[in-house]
Amino acid sequence: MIVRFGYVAMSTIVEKASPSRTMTVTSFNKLQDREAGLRKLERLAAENLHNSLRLLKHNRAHDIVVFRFSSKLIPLIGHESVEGWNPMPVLADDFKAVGDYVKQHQMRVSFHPDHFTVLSTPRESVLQSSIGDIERHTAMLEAMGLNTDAKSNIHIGGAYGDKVTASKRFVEHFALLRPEVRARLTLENDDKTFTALETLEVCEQVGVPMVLDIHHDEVNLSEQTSVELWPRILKTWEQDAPLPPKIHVSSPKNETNPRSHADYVDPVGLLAFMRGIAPFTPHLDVMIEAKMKDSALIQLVQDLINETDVEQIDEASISIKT
DNA sequence: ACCTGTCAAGTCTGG
DNA sequence: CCAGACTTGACAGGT
Repeated sequence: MIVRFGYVAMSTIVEKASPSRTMTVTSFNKLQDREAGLRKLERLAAENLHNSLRLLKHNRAHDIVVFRFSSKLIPLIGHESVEGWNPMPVLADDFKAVGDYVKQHQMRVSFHPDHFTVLSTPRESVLQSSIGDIERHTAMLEAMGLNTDAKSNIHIGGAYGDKVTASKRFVEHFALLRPEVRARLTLENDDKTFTALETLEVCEQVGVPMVLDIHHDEVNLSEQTSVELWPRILKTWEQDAPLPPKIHVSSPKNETNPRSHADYVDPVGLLAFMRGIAPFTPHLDVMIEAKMKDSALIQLVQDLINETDVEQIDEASISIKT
């Protein structure tokens, strides 16, 4: 099994390269000249895109081809204070430059709209802002000129006291999305509410790939283990072949905060999972969610190649012998 | 240069 | 009905 590793949004190695510079709503609203404020937001967005491209170049130097963009590339977008503002035309060249680099080096990129995007909600206003958020993430991937291999990953959402009803509502609301938007979504099990099995069942119903988070799975257990579920999870990726299935990995910060992310990734649990699925999984992409970002990625690969059944391919990928 | 309180959004719990 | 926790990088305002 060939395994490629990626990390999220920002680097702990490259300095002064934040992809999520912003402005508070309070300071935006304090400005007497709204248009000047919008131009400032556009400059911040361009800077965030420029820094994202710098990170991709850094990734290339370290053989890292899997990467998640920050969901805060365009500051304040979606907030009522900037209603009517469309920065996409002025940012078109910057988005295209990022997308061109991704395509040139055959990278796999994604977004992860944050937890305010909740399709299981019973509230119409929350649904509308969630759909708007997903639409904007789709628009950014389209502005990069990327095909539907570039996806946004979301969670099912809240349970509202009744998970079965909530997941049914998710399925109904999912059907409201445009087909082009649906084709760019993946669903991930969360750490509190929807387990891997429950998420998988929704994935099968709506026909989207499932991103398995093995840390979430450990703190929010399914009736079956992640390795037992894996054949079904693999099936959800078949429609996107040859795009490899993707998982998330992180380690608990400590015993009192088992759900929080630690600085680095403990290789033990990940190794056990990978060995379990390697015999029937040719390719796997692993997104590392650790505080130390790309440093944690490099450290994890170093830790893994000490194992006798692991071979290093390059700085950010390995193969596991079966 | 460095420190600290605050910050758009949603959900859940507890009062 | 409302406040606080959750969680996290970055701002804003201060020294």
